[in-house]
Amino acid sequence: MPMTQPARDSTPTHRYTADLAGEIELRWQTRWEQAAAFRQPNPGEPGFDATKPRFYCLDMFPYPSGAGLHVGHPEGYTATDIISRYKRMKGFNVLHPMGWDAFGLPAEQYAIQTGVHPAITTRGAIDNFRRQLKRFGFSYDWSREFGTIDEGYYAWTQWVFLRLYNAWFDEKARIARHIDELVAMASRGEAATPREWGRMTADEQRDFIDSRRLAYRSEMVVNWCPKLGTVLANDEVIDGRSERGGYPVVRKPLRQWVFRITAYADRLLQQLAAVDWPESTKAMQAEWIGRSEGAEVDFAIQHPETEGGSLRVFTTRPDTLFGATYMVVAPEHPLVAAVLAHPAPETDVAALRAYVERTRSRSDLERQESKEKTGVFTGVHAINPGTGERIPVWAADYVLIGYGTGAIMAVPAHDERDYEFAKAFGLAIRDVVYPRAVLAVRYFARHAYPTTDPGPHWRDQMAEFMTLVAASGEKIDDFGHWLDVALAAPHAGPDKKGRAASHGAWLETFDELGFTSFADVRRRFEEASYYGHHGESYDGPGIVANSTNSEVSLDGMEKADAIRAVTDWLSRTGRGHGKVTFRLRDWVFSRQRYWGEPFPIVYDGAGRAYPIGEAHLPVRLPELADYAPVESDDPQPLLAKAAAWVSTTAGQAGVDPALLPPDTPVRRETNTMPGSAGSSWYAIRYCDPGNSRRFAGREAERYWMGPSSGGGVGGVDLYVGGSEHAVGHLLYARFWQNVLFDLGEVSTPEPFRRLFHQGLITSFAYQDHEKHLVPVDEVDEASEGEFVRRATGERVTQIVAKMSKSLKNVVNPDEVIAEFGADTFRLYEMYMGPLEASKPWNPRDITGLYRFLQRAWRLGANEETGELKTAPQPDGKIERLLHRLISKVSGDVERLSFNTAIAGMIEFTNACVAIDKGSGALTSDQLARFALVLSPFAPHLAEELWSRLGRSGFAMHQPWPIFDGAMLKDDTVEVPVQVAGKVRGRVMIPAGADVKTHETIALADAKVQEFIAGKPVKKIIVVPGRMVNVVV
RNA sequence: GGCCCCGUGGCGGAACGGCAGACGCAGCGGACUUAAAAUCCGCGGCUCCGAAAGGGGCAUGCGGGUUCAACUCCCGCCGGGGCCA
Repeated sequence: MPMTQPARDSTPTHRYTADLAGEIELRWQTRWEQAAAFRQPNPGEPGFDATKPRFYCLDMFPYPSGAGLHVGHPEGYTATDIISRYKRMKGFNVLHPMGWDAFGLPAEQYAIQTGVHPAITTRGAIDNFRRQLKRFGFSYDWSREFGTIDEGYYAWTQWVFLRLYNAWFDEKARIARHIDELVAMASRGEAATPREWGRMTADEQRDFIDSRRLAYRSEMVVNWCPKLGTVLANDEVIDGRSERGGYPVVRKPLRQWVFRITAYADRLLQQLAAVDWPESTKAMQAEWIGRSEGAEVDFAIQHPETEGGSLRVFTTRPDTLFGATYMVVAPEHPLVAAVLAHPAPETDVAALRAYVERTRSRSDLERQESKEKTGVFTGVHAINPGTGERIPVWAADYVLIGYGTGAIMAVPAHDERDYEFAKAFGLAIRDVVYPRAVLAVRYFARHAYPTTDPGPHWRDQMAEFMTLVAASGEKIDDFGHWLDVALAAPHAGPDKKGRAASHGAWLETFDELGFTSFADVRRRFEEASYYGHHGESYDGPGIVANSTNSEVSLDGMEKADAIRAVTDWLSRTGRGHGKVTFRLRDWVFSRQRYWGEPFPIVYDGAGRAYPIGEAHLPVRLPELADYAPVESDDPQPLLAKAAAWVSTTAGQAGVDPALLPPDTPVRRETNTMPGSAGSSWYAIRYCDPGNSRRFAGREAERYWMGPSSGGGVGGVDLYVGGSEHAVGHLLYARFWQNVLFDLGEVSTPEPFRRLFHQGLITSFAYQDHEKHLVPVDEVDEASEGEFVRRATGERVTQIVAKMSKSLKNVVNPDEVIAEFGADTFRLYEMYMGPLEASKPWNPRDITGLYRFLQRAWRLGANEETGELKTAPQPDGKIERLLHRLISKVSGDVERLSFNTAIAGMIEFTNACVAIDKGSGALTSDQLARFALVLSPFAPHLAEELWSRLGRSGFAMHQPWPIFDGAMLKDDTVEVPVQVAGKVRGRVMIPAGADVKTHETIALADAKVQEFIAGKPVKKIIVVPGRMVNVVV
């Protein structure tokens, strides 16, 4: 950090130094706090002004780590603070809260090492975070603060869980309903129950109901991390390793609490259209949800021992059904087990068993990364319903059990992975789709020489034919005509002018394809083995071929038509049906760790789950002697260690006596909820965080998050946070919000109307010639832009990298504030570049903003005496500039362009400095308005100026200054004049002049005339006030 | 491999299709000072002509295109990043 502090004795006593900034900042922070200046009352509370519009401005709340804030946190927080302060001044009721995402692994890992209870660690970290945030002067309504670990909060997190537990998804109405409605419908015979409701036993009825809940228990293949001793969600696993810690993750079936988020897949996808989010984030969610249309097809299999006698696959390309020459099942597929139990004559039991064993030890990652194709023939055959052919069924690990039905029909001619597999194992490859050009080649092969010898010039004739076809747009109907033309042409080769190049290119192509003998070409199409010889599969657009049986023909159809036709045929004949599938999986919600919300669930002796009554929430965590997970392949939840807590009675736990007699012995659920539980609904709680009767009061929720009176979508008006939450948190929160909306608990289906991602703040780092990273504290700057490793003197290059402990390039905001003050820090982060851009932290640049605030301070204060400095008379030019500044900053803040807003303020102060002859450039009134414009950005300095001007109240509570549109325009404007698109002169033109005046003045200019140089003027383009372009 | 985003001075960056490089940093020159710091004034893409004042040409990763006019829109490359395979 460069020493910017000048020597003490030479500094004017009242200069805006870090010391003075600190003094000012602490003074106003104290006064704001004493006056509860940031408090925003709710509807119905004293001081609430119902005439104002609302603005709900939310930051993604932080996980309070022991390391404290890093400089990335305040970036988004400063942005939302500026917006919030600006909106308040513009007359909005602003909800701007802060809290803590405080359950989670790091505190628990720390507890394992030290034995300190995670609550103690976490509370300490929260206190530190709060202190740091307050030091920035962020205008959070701290009366609304809460952490996800607060009993008053997680009681309601558990309550939301119970709402989902007591709900089911009505596929017809496409909404969630209370589970009682399902029971009522079932008893009326309106639900698809396995048997008549009245004839089902109580247990059967419960099984049915439990299977339909939005929160249900299921044996899921999960991401099990043995090292962390817990299960992880898909978005917590990166490249086969845990996001936290980087430990290996394996797939494992486990009984888990799961949310039926897949029921909402379509809605979550469609509703993206209604929210104002970055397109890239919408795209990521859409891809994560992964809707794909296709068909489920049943293939009859010849294996008497197998139930049903068919193998079901899902395919997005049912149009290629006739090209399915083999099938593949995942090694975990039930068919494999069935075959091992009852081998078919051709089954190599030993090989198959060995293969299954081998796959089990490999992670999904290894299976997907591996280029080598492996697999074993099961010995079983299936019947392709299109061709009626017998095709082999293989077991191979390139098919995953967790995806689709865990089985595929393999169409090697039109799928890359199937192609490679078929090539590796010598399986048949059969063409069923050709692009038009290939179709033309086939036409030639079939029709050119039906009876005669092709003769020596067949390749030239075929090239000529292809040239003609290509030129005609490859219309299939014309093939016959062009064939006649091509065969009639002289055999001497390409002689047609202009077509020679095309003709030659075709000959080259034929060489590449190995078309050396006509008989060979013809045979390839007769055998439908064009792609088998081609070396790669084809999945582009084309026309279906070789796909006809006695009942249906797809030949000649385009993809979409073929899909429709084959799906119709499959449904009609009971062999399959159209189906929409999603990549999105149900949300596994159980964790086997300690530091999370306990489930409000107990089990009876038979293992049946019962909800704990809402009046008995929260279910609190038990104390534990130690927090070490049981590292094992057989997951053991940590709470199981608390034996006394686990074993209780239904009455003690608070189960409704109507469900279970109070003295029934029960065991508590020992899993805990994941970190994404508390963050999935916190936006709602901020509306009414103190409410102990409801998760949020209806009126408060409707006011802050309901649809606007104009009928727009509801939700948080501006939500700012990192893009790394694009598919995790942001999708989960949308799901909970949708369910709560369906159940009538909230007034809007989408939680975040507008979303914005701040960019990552990176840092400089260094690497040596071998591209190894070198920690920052081992590097010196030898000269301008030259860096060397101190220990060795070796040259290193400066690069930009993510801040990390190992690189020692993490910047601590406390130190920056100590050196420059919080206002300078805020301005620096906002001035670095566009909010959404990722940008490097460069300490050298902070000085510029520090100097700006010093200059702004000097506008109103005499550095030597500390006295107020104001001009007696307004300067006309400055007054205009002030109006421009107000206009610019207003516009820039509205579009979150803070860097340009600050540039405008710097320009304004520079202009003031230029005219200041020592007695001040601004009148008291002008300085007051400038302070108000500055106040969202550098609130402390602005308050100080405001109060020194003798103004009462806080600057932050004043109305935003207004500007006069007339003051934005000058009497005359300088307009550049272009001749032939190049700027050749500038002319002064009266404001608002018409086109004719522009032309006249421009043409009168001597420089312009010089460049026209007597050439005739063809046209003059005038953009009034902006540009004149003379075309010659 | 597919989709999306980004390439502008030494650096961070600015620019409704209309004066490329606002503003800041670093740098250079000057004023003030015994001196330095701070402050204030000024210069600043490359290149050519000119003693200078000036002026010309070339410049927004590369190559095409649309347009009176392209950093901005379209097509194709190259490089970097993200997401999905």
